[in-house]
Amino acid sequence: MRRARAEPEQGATGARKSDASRGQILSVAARLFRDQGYAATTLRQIAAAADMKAGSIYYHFASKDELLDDILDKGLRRVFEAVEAAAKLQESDAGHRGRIERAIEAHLVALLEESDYTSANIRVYGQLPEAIKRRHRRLRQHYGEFWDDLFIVARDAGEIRSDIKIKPLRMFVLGALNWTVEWFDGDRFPVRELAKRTSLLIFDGIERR
Amino acid sequence: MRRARAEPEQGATGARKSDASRGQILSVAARLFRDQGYAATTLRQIAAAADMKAGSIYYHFASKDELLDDILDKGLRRVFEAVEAAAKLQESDAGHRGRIERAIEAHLVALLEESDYTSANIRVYGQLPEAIKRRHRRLRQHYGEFWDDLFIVARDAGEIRSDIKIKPLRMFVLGALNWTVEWFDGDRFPVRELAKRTSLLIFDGIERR
Amino acid sequence: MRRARAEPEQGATGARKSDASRGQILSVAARLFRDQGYAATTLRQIAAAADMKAGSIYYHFASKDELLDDILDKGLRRVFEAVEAAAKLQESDAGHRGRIERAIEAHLVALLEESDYTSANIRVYGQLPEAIKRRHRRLRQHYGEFWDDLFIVARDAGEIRSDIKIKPLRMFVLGALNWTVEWFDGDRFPVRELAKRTSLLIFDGIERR
Amino acid sequence: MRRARAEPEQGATGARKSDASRGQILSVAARLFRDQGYAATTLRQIAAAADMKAGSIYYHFASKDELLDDILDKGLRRVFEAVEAAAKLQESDAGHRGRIERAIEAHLVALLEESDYTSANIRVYGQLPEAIKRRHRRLRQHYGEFWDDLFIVARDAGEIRSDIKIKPLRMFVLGALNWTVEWFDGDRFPVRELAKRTSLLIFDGIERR
DNA sequence: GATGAATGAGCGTTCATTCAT
DNA sequence: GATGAATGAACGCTCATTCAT
Repeated sequence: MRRARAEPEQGATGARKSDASRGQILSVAARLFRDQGYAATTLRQIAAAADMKAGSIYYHFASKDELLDDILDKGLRRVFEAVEAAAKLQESDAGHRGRIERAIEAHLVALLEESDYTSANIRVYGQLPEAIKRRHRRLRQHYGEFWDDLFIVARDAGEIRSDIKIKPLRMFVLGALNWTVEWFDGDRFPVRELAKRTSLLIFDGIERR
Repeated sequence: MRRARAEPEQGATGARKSDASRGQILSVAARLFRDQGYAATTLRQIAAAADMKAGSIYYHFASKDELLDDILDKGLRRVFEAVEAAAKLQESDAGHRGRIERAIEAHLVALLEESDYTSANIRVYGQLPEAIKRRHRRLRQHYGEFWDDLFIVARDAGEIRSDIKIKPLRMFVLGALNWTVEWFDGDRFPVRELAKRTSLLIFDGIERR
Repeated sequence: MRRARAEPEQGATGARKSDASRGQILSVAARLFRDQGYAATTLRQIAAAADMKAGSIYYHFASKDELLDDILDKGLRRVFEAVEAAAKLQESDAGHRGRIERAIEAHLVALLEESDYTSANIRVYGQLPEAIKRRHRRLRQHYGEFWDDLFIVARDAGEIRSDIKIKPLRMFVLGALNWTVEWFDGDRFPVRELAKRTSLLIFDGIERR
Repeated sequence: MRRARAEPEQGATGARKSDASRGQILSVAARLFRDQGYAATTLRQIAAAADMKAGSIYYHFASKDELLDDILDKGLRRVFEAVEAAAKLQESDAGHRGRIERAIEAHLVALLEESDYTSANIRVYGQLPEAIKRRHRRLRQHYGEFWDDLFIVARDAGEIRSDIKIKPLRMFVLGALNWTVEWFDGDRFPVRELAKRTSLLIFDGIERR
């Protein structure tokens, strides 16, 4: 049931004609899945948004499921890479709090600004049938563990509180971040602004001090 | 994956026969909507879970939409009432932080323990078609404003930070709470425990102090 | 499949309680069948019009089919009896034309004024499934033959033209009469007036003389 | 019970592939609507008769209603055009009676021989829900007025009787014609034969002279 | 006599998918 | 690469019918 699309031999340039269409389909599908959910989105809607007919999608993807798989995968990989990169940069400066703040910003930027795949993933994953979820569980787990490491290291360095277990801590932080996708409107103020404020709340709490 | 609590509420007074079926349907439908989403849940699934046939649902509800409407409404009303009640109790003691902590606990208890309607509402609302959302927008807004008031009063009393705007603040808090529905497993530790920890993080932040 | 309703023993008065309901149902059903057709009319519509619930109809009739059968039967019997009676009266006076004119009037009065059963029959019969039609074919044939006799006698007496075959002649006349049910509005002018005019056209034709 | 003529019309010019299917569907649907009525005819019956599956109909028509609309429209347009053409031909010769006789023949030929759409229209229209009827009322009215004009001109020329109002006159004539669809069997004798006899009865009446 | 509640079959319709062109 | 046309399965929903009360 998993795809084994035979990637046709391709020239040295790496640019096949179909790549454009394929990307186009993925892109509009991600947006539609995110906005309406997977089940509520029809291939005809996707095709229309990609300016083609439903049947044509099957030249690029074996099934609606495969489309979803690609989107989920792309979506998670993108935040993951962005967050990893952000956490790697100048590890020293500003200490662990700075590192986590950069990770928070990277996560939010990917989620709210850069990648419809990421927002589709975050919004859609929870209600998917078990069979589909299973295929993406490992990668999700890795991503979670990456954050866990961020927190563990920071806790071991004494920068964040040690009286709460790591997993709930990560869930709390990622939850606060992920929920923004439900309401944040980029037209009102910039994502980086939101990131700064959110970091502040996460680290310092809402209580006046 | 979730508890299957039998609907308790129903006064001893005028209990008609069909009310049981109606309640059954609402109850299993809420669970299914929450777990799979609205579009992915079929009336045949609902009927099967309620131990009847699909057509029978129409004796109690005019359409799938009406079922959803009832569930969304019930779900929001229940948290709302619970949170309102919690915030009203002993307004004085423990100050505004205590009041908000009780509200947080009430919200989490409703969401994760007491009402499948509430969790269905929270999880399903975002991806619903505009036409349906519109019908529930006002009540949602009221609920949001209730939380806003909680924060405004606390801020005016100097108990919570004043350097962040109220709406994003509320979004942050409710986001952190609502996201728990995506992962919290009541079998592992009690909701009230989670509530305490979450309150701690929200008020004091994750930073060691 | 044909009904064998066990008529319960009844008192000497002949008025059972159920007769009222039964009549009520038949009456509103006839009207609905006529206006919307048999297939398009639901038992719930009939029940509502008779001020009861759908299930109650089954106390009086074994099925929707039986209801229809009763209506079709009643409808044809009523015109038949009316036309027979009209043709019998003062056979002598006014000759055969007068006799046929009285039959025409009787047919139209039954169809347009007196019997919803008759109009239901006329309007609905043609599109019924063969199985139902079969059950009423004999009576219809008798009615047709009665008219045939009217024409034969008149033709033999030299009062109507002999250069056209009897069956098409009857079809022409009954067709002209029956079609009135598609448009005649009793509020505009009286049925007897229509009958007179129609007789005139049928006998004398539309050509000026 | 009826001929199953294959739709002939389609210019040699731009014949697309799907037009055949579309025509097939329309054609068999018209026949079924006419024979069983609109409500009693299922899309599965239509599909089976058109040698396809029910869902396929939706590639060509948006709904059962749209199918019906097309058929009603086509049906009336065809008689209308045929009758108009017939009445136009050699206006002079044979006077107004001849003109009307040609119109009668054209109406009967369309109804009984040429167009299943026309017979479907005539037979089905009366019991349709108001909402559907409304959409076709104007065209029907035009057709009625066309006949009215035929009669008015003939009456003004002194060829038909002036002692009856035009609308009832038209109703009488069209009624006599339309009812033939309920019984006429083309296998027994030709439509043109029927047309001649019917014209005779309409103009001269049944009375011997 | 009548009804509340349910059912089974089937309806109009949608949709992912297929495939010849 | 893409599409027109079709299909099979399933969906939301309706309806004649049943039956305990």
